[in-house]
Parts: sequence; C-alpha cells; structure tokens
Amino acid sequence: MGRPPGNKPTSFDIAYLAGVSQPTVSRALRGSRSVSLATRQRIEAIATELNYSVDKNASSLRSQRSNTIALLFFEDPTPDESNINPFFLSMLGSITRQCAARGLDLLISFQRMEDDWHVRYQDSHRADGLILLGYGDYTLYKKRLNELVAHGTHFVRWGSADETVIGATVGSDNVGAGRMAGAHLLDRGRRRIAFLGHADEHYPEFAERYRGLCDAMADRGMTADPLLQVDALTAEDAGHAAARILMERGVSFDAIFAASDLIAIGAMRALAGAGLTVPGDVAIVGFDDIPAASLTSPPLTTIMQNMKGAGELLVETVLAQVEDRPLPPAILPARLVIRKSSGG
Amino acid sequence: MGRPPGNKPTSFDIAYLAGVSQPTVSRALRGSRSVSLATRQRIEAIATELNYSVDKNASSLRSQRSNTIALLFFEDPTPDESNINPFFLSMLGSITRQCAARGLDLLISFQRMEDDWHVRYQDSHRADGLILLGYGDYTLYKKRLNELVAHGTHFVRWGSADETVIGATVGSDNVGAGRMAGAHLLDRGRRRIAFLGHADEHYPEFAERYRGLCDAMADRGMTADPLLQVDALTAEDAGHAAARILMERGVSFDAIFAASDLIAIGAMRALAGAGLTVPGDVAIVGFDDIPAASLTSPPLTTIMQNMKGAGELLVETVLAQVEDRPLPPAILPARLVIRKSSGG
DNA sequence: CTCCAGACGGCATACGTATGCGTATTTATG
DNA sequence: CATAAATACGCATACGTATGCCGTCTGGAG
Repeated sequence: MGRPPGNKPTSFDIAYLAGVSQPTVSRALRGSRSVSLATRQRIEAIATELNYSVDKNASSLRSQRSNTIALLFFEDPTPDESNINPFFLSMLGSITRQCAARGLDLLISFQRMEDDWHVRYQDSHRADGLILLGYGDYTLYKKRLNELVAHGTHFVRWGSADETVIGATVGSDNVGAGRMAGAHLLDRGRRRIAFLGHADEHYPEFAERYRGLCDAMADRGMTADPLLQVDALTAEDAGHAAARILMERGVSFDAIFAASDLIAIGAMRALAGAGLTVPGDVAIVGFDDIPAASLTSPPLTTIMQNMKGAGELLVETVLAQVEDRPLPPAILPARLVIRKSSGG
Repeated sequence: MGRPPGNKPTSFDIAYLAGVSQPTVSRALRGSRSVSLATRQRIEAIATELNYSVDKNASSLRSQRSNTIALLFFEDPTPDESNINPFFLSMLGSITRQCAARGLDLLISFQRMEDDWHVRYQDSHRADGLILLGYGDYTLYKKRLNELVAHGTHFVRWGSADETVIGATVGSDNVGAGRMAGAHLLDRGRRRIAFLGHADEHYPEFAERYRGLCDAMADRGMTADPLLQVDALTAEDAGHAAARILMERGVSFDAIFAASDLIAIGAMRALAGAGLTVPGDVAIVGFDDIPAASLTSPPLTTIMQNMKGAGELLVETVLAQVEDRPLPPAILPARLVIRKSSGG
C-alpha cells in the first residue's frame, strides 16, 4: 500500500491513493459486502478518475473464470468464400445482445468441426463455455459431440432437441412449426403438399419439419405421399433442383412446404421456369424468415423462429453448464408469417 | 522442477515429466531457438500426450499481448431487433477467416458508438486492437474517433479513405466504383441517371459513389442534374421512399444508381408499383452484392466489393497499429457484377 | 466492567506463463 | 592447451488480480 501511481493504473495505484490495501480495492470494485460504503465510494471515485479498468487477464487467471463464451459456427461442405447462412446472422445478433446484457464477452470462430478448436477454447481458458451453431450432417457430428461430453466441455448446441440428444440443447419446435405450415396450407384448400428437404436422421431438424407436416395431414385423416418428398439441403440451387425433380416425377401437387427459405426461393424460380404460378398453381411456405423472404415476388409465407428467445436460452444454458447445474433441452415455439406465396 | 503432475496439466507438469525446468517448456513450445531440437521434441510429445494447452490468461498477462482483436459493429439508429446489415455478414466471414489464419482470436460486439466499450476492450487487455465497422452519420463519429486516437487506442476503421481520414482506414474505391456503374449505364445508352442515396459529408462513402457517377458523366462531357439525386439511407423502405420522391419530382430518368442494394430493391418495388419496367423503362445498378441481389426479378446488377481483401487488410492494418508501424489508408478496387436489371 | 459478535480491512499467497540474466557444457579458434 | 564464443538451460521474478484467513475496533448485552 505504499507505492505511488505508475503508468497504467492498477489496483495498487488506487489502493495507494485511497489509503487502503490492494485487496480492499478488489473487493470494493467487485461489490463485496465486507467493505464499508464510504470506502467503496472513495475507491470508485478514484477508479473512474484514473480511468481504471480491471485487467481481464489477471482477473481471469486468478478467478479461473473468463466471463467469455465462444460461439463456434460450423458446417460441413462449404469451403466456398465467406458465405454464411443468413439465418445464422440474426442468431448472432441475438446472442451478442444477450451476452452484452449478461456482461459476457463473445469469441467467435468459423472453424470446421474437424478442428480441435472446440476443446482448445475451453482448455486454454479462453472461454468458460461454447455455443455450437451449425447445419450439416448430424450423424457426422455425433462422435465429436460425444467426445466433447466425455471431455467435460461446457457447451450448448442449437438443433433438434429430440430424445437422442447429445449434450445441452436448444432448438425450435420444428414438429409444431411443420404442423402449423401444413395446417395453414390445408386450410387454404391445398391437398397435395410436397416437402422439399431431407427427411432422414442425418438432418433431424428437417426431418422434424416433415414429421410436423405429416402430423397435420394425419390430423385430418390424410396420409403423406412419399413421392411428394424430395431431398434438399438448404441452398437456393438445391431448392431449384428439388422442385425440378418433383415436377419430373409427374405427381400432382398444389403446394410446397420447403425446409428452408433458400430452398423455397429456388423452388419458386423453378416453378416460374415451368410456367407455374405462385400461389395460383402452387402455394409455397418456407422456413426461417430470412430477409430475402419478404423481397420475393410474391413475398414468401414462412416460419419465423424465435431468435431473441433462442439467443437468450443458448446463453443461459451454456452458463448453466459452466455452473454445473445442467438445464433440460429447451424447445422454442415458432410462428407462421403469412404472406402472398401461400395465397394469403 | 520437482513436483509431480496434478490435475489440469501446466507447464510445470510437462517440465517435471521431461526433466527440465518450466521456462524451458515455455520456450520450447513457443519455438524459441535456444532450446535443442531433441529437448523440444520430447517436450512437444509430452504436451500432446497430456493434451496440454497454454493458459491464455496467464500467457496474455505475462506477455501483455492477448493475440485477440475486437470487432465492434456500430450503427446509429437501429435499436430494432437483431437486424444486421447483410453486407456486414460477409465482412465478418472474411475477418474471421483472416484471424484464424493469423492465429488470432476474435471478440465481437454490437455495442453502440456511445458506449465506452471501444476503449475498455483495449484498456482491460481483452484485445490488442479494434476493428470498427459500421454505417451511420460519420460526422457524429468524428469526435469519438478523435478520442480514440488521443487515447492511443489501436484501431482500424472500415470506411471512406479520403484525405480527412481519422485513424487507420481501409475502404473500397467508392469513387471508382461509382464511375464504373455510371460508365456501364451510359454505355447502355442511358442518359438520365438518378442517384438514390445521401451525397453529403455525413455519409462519405455514399457521397463518393455519387461523385464517381458524376465523374463518369463528366468524362463524356455531361453534368449531373441535382434533381436526380435523392437522399436515402441503406434500407429497403428508404429506397422505396426515395424512388417515389424521385417520381413525384416529375423529372425524367431512365436509370437509377442506388447507393446500396437494399435501396435498389426498395426502388424496384416502387417502380413496379408505378407500372415502370426494369430494365425497360429504368435500368438499375445497386451496390454491395448482397445475397438477395441475385434473387430479385430481374436480378440486380450491382457492385461487388472485395470482401476477402477487405478482411485481410483490416486485420493486417490493426496488427500494424498494435506493433506501432502505422500503415497508410488502403483503398480496394471493386467490381461490377452485371445482371439483368441494367439491361444486361 | 467484561465478554462477544459483527463489521472492516490487512497479510500472504496463488493463478500459470514469459523473459532477463547468469552459468555450465560444448565447440571452434589461435 | 588455453581462451573465446556459442549453445542449452536453470533461477528468479514479474504480470495484476482475487480470496482464505486472521486481527482490530466498535458497540451492545449481561
């Protein structure tokens, strides 16, 4: 407590000026109850006066807590330039906001799932926990996810939250959303509803959306025609191709439920190319409500996921992991956004 | 050097197992030349064996270098939910890639410019430097930028790199791009080219794009008609409104150069509403090449900025700041992407 | 007046790494 | 063979904070 202030202010400098010890400064600034109000205020005044800010590295080192979480985005196939799923962007916005609200720093990385970064981020104490965000073949990731669990890594995953879930999970109610989309189309009098998107266990979220559609039909005593399901990953080209395949099959259809907006947009392009009108000949519902969805002609009816809630829940859940009070998988309701493509 | 391995492996544990001192481990892993090859390999083997990773906090604390940069995104008006400029997304992708390539961690924040986070990130040693990315009234930011400079903050800014620049800057050649857009339209026989976007010093990038357009006309002995310039910020609604204002002015025009794709898309909607065809009645060129630009009908001719180069230069420039070897402002060439909206 | 509890704050130390400096061993030099 | 230089490594310490433990002082109860 007996040394004058030097260059960049430290807690010692403040202690010196306040006539107290360094630990007292630390306690005061962290709001410990064991320092008197008068002392704390004096310390705080000096701290703002000196423009002092706690050294994050020293603090994290000592407390073994970085108050930082890492957001890891991954996808399997896309080595192409800087092309990020637009859906991810709004998620990012939501997560950053929640982190800011909780006083957390957010590290971000686009490393592929094959890399070791997932583990490294926590082992090196860069981050307290991980948020895993990505689309891709789920079965490929299972092994890695199990490794993370075995390694004791604190993480939460965005995705399908069914019973086979690995690790903490937050996801949308894809089944419910699919059912909503289906009911909407059925209400509009459509009977032959095609589904564009994968429907197997490799892509659980898509599969759930399809299941929801089937449920909606089952609710009315109908059953889905397998010929009306065409595989597609989320990309405009994939949607275009899928719609063409669908048309070439020669089965009749009066509606399309696309597993993503990008697929839907591609499909609309294919339909236009074939001289079919939307929603006249074919009603379309997409999924995600990406910005482009309202810009298509006609504007795309779609499912809007609860991004705000998603970000909040992801952050809360990973924090829970860190604090060793695991939270059950969370499922967020989605909302139908009705535009012109489904016939209003 | 005489203590057996404990829980989470530290450099001491490795030292113990390798029969050397802790400093030697540190040197070996950092690739210091002053440790023999044999020793280094032995140490590296043990390190990977133990799954050791350097504690980032301790390392940063000791070396006073975090090898982290913070990406701060700001904009003035938008308190609305999670709506991020799509242009920013591809920039983000590019920056993350470059950071990964350079072994840097990336912190991200969407704090508003009014907050103190800009300073705090560096003062608390969270990050070595800052990348500032945002759109908004430049004149409002000048004060803050000057504060940052005065405070000795290491940062680089994305934006207009003209002579009045404050701090290290990287930006596109907006004038050149505007000239390209103008020349393209003039080559297509258009003579009355409107500009939708602000053209004053509050938005230097837009102003430069307009200046480029004027230059292109001047190249052919023409001068721009002030009535053909309508203020607009980058948003679809703004573009819609601007196009309506333009039409209400009663001036003739056969082309529009929009300061951003979102403005262009809004304008296209307004034109369609007024019964004007694109590119028949009005040719349109946008700016940014956002994903939606290729999805409009007709697809939008636009200017594509060099995102990859931008990310690389931003990272390099901020590193240069950190290492106290300032780099001059960098200007990146842009590219014209010709689609249907300008008449091919 | 004595004793005890609570409030306040100091002392010592730990977190895990990086680095300046000194030293022992080896290799080259005259 | 003696000396200089180079090589390889250990010692001590600093980075700045957080926290367990213990002492002091005040006031109230008995």
